[in-house]
Amino acid sequence: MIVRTRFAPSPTGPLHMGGVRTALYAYLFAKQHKGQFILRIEDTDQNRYVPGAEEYIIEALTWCNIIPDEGVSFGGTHEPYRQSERKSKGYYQQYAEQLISSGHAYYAFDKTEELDAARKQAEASGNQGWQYDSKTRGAMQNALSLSADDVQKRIATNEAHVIRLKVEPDQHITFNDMIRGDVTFESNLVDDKVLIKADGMPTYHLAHVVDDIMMDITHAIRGEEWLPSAPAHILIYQYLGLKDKMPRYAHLPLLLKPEGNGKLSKRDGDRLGFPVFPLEWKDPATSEVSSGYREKGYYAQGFVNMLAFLGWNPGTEKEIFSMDELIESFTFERVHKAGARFDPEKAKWFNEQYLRMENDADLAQRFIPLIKKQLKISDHRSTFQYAIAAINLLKERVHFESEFYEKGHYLFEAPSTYDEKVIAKRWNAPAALFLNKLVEVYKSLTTFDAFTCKSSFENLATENGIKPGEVLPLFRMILSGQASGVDLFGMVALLGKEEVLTRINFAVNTLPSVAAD
RNA sequence: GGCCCGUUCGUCUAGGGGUCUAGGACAUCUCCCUUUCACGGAGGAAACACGGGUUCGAUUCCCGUACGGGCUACCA
Repeated sequence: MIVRTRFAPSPTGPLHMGGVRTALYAYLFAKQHKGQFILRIEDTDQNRYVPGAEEYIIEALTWCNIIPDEGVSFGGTHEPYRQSERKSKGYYQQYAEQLISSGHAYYAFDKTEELDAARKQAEASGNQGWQYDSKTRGAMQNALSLSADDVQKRIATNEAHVIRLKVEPDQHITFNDMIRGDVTFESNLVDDKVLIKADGMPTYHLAHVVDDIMMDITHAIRGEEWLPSAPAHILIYQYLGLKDKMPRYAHLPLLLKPEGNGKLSKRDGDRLGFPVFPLEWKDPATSEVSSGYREKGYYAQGFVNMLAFLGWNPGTEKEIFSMDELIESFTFERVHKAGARFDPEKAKWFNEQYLRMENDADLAQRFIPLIKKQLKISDHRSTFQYAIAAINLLKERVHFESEFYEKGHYLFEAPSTYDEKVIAKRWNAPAALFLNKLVEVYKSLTTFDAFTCKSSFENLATENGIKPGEVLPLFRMILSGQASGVDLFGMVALLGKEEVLTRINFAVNTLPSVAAD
């Protein structure tokens, strides 16, 4: 048997990180078994269709390197992969009619208002759980309660109607979930689900079953929100006489808010300041922009690694996994059953780990254009040599590549302001005198490396009866404008003699004068 | 309300009858390194929801309660 899994999102908006995780697990499982991963677009709800969402889904999966073997925009032997197109081919209608002729489905003519009224009425009499089922369908307008003639007439006159699944009462429905084991439901609690809507489109329930059958899907991996309707899906396979074609199901635990109650939603990201979506998304209707991991500077591999660990772990202490390693290690048995609260801090940590693993040359290559753009410089400071040295000084102090500039801009441009606290505490006559002498000493140096600069600095301080610690913070501040930052003499060596002397002289001349005692 | 699924440090989780003085990671705290900050190193604080069973023994199995989550549409 060839393992075939699918990811089947609805194009109703951007794919959120929970969806990406579902796709990831389906992908990992398929790849581990040398099988195929399919992308199917479930666009059966015309009211909720959002332009651009489909493209977004494809781009997001591609960014994450979760590449479908078949699917919308990827082609394949089971085309088409868009349900609206499959509907046009009559696939769903065909299966629905099979269910009708075998007595497992029926036409129903109830109007929305009539259904609402039935619910309201039940509620008024203290019954909260009204559903369309074997107990109530006799009182509704359908092929089981109406005469055959009446039904024929209504259909002939194009009266709006749906097709419902006829669920047999008093049965146990058990299936084995890959994560939860055996799960049992009572058929009395399953309603007569609509299979084909009044607009002729299939509902999710029918459509996914038909497509999974036709696409030879062996394992259906989806979110836990589908668990309550799973018995209806099993019944459809059973009534179709196709139980042997039924995939194994895995219902994934949900991603929960970092704080408070409930599942992770778009609003949490806005409120707590982290992305909920892999890619930035601009709502076409409102023009509202939601941030994305990619645009925030996260590495795709780090994002995927973090996502994989939200609800799954390999049982060892290893946490950094490449996609290939995930493919090798992933199992549904090790997926945790409870919902996982998302922690943005850990997401940052994963990114930091991946940043450390990047090689300096690649980082420098990407850093140079940014420097040129930000500072409009093209001298030695924008060379590969210089960038790589700067990266060396900065690498272990940042979480994201974007921080190289934020935290190291003074390696490329002289400071325009100075830290007031350092001035107040360290700027005095002896310090000014020391700096003037330091300029002379540095001027005479023939080698200007970190070690030489450091030892001559210390020697000069000692000769003048100053503890190096008293002037070091000032020196740093003069060079960078800041009280803290990269290794001081590493910075001195990188800046070079000329720039260091310029910056000292500038400071000595512009800082408020301090009279010598 | 009903149904289903869950419940180990603040968070993600390991462990599934005795090896548990409950392990790791993130976050947090202390110390070391560093005359800065970070990195790194060492250490600390921090959890088996509760109540009944079963058992010689329960964090682990069963039942109940509590709590959390999901579903309860002609949405997926």
